[in-house]
Amino acid sequence: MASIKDVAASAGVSVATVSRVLNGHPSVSADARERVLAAVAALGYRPNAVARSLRTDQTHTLGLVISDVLNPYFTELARSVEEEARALGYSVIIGNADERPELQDHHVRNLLDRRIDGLLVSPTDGGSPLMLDAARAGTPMVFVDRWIPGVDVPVVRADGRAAVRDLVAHLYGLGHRRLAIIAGPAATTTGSERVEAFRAALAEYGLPLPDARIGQGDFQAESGRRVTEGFLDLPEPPDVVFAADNLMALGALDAVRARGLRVPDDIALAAFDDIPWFVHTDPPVTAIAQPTGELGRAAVRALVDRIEGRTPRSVTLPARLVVRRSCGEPPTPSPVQRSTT
Amino acid sequence: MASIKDVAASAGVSVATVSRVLNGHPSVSADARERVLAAVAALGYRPNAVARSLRTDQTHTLGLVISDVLNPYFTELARSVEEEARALGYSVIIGNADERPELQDHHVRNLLDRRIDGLLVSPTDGGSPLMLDAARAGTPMVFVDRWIPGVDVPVVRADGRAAVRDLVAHLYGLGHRRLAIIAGPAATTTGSERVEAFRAALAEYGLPLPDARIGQGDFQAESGRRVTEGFLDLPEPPDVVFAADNLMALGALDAVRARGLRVPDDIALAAFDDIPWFVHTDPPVTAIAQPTGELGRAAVRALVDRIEGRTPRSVTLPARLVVRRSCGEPPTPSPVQRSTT
DNA sequence: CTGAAAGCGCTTACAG
DNA sequence: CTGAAAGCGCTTACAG
Repeated sequence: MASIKDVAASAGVSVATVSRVLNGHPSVSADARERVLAAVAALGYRPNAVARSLRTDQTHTLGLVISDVLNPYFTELARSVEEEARALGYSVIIGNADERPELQDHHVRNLLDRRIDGLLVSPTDGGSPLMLDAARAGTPMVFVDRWIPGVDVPVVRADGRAAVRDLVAHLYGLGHRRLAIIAGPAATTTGSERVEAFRAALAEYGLPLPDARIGQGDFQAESGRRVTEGFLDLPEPPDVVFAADNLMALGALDAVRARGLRVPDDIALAAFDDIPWFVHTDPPVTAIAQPTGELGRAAVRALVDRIEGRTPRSVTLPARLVVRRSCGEPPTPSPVQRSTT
Repeated sequence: MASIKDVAASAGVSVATVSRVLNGHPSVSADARERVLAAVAALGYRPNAVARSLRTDQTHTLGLVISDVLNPYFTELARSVEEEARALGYSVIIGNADERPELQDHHVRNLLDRRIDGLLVSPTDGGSPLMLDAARAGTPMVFVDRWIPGVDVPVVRADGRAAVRDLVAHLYGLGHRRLAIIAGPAATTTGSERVEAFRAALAEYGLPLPDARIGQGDFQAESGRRVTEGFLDLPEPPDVVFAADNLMALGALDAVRARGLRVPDDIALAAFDDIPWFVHTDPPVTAIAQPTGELGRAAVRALVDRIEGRTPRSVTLPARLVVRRSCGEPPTPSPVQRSTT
């Protein structure tokens, strides 16, 4: 592969001049510029980004560590992150932690070794020493979706409390009284916050949330299935299961179906995170929708602000309830927002 | 961030010695090794992968250019690619082309500039000059899923012909005679091959495939919706719509639902590519399943073979029909494979 | 076993 | 406007 030396030789100038025309530096004669450009074209020369990065100490690359690429929510987040990053002149390298802390650490280490300019992370756990050290050491970092309390890093996330309250109001209105939740790992903020929001909303209606109706999941489908089976085995099974993410809702659907039961007739279902497929499931699933694309873009902007020396801001955006048929009677026009998809 | 010089100074040895212990070179005294390791730990030193790459001319990185990350098929492919690559000591950088040739070129160029060791691509089109040049120039490359005829690059893909034949047999057995297909872009192999396989299978049953029943889609949901609306407007609408990928099937489902029609009673539906959600749609969708994980792993192995000087092999794996309820009466035990999910 | 030195491909003060 | 030179952080023959 041709190097800058080859271009310089072919154009009859020094490598410094080649570098200058490539970087749009003003002080180059029109003549030199022309010869360099001709040589570049003739040789099909492309600058070596590795060498450039070593020299400039910038990679123009962002690392994104997410908990699970197979989760459509994170896939969409990753896509919006890449789009915004590209618009701002950055590439992104995605690390998929698969909800496994050690894999998360693997990716963080790999990304750091590659000297990415900044790190976007949706932590799978409470934060490994590696990640905390990186944050302390001043690696530009932004948390997105999930975050780690007590770490001085901007957070871009959705606040689902109002939407959870709307959901509980909807469920209560439908006559449901025994509500259950499939929670995510307590070590994640989204794992604990959603349970707390649910508990607080139930309290407003004087409804209990006994431990037996809090199932411990791990944000993966299989755990949704397992927890739902447990609920179904209860002497008094719940009227409704609220899954803290879309994959656990999928698992819950599997479990209900495996028993030959029907949603919502035998048991109602709602999910945190809305995805296109929820419109087409049997029945369509009532869900809490996050402004996913906006979160991804805001997170990139915050990170790039930090990288380029501006002051990054934390951002919290509201989630909203999308009523479909999985909790009972078809939605009727009401203050509660309906699906338009 | 500490560099190798800092470690050398702190350990009282030369940078050469530090480099040797870091790379497991045998000729280092136990004493030196110990002092270096201690210094590394004390300083929290991590080798700069950028510098190492520049020097060794290897990045231990694979590029993966896929057509659409939001498509669960490609998401799963990307995941298996990353897993196998990691097992073999490589990282992967994903470029999402979004079915747009110019975006595909952007990513190929970016990846090449970063001097990735090899490129895995599922081309969105017939191949831009950039990609063809890279292949000709000897960039280690492997096509996965889709490929470009006439280019000397190994191909790892699924052969869906037998499964399409099984599908048509299934449809014919159910009494369907007017079959239609939503095709992908003719510029992609999967776009044209699936139509050809469908046409050939219909021919075996003496069924026609008039142009009016070949809708031109682009593998995205919106095109599936549009094409299906066209089919529904036909004087004689088809009995069955076969979508050449899962997203267009989603669009078709939308279109059918928007008309107040029902699947399979009013019109049957089948899709190429099986995804977990198809078990839960209303009705569950009959689909052709590719061995996605195996394809991703085989593609990585072929590419790494090529990179490391071994001879890569093309691989073709069979796809299989998974019968569900979207084409009519529930499946009964038969030679045709049933879903076990 | 160990170190001095060259060199990977760039960029950028510095001098002219 | 231009070039020679230093240097980014490594690795690796080469010599000892």
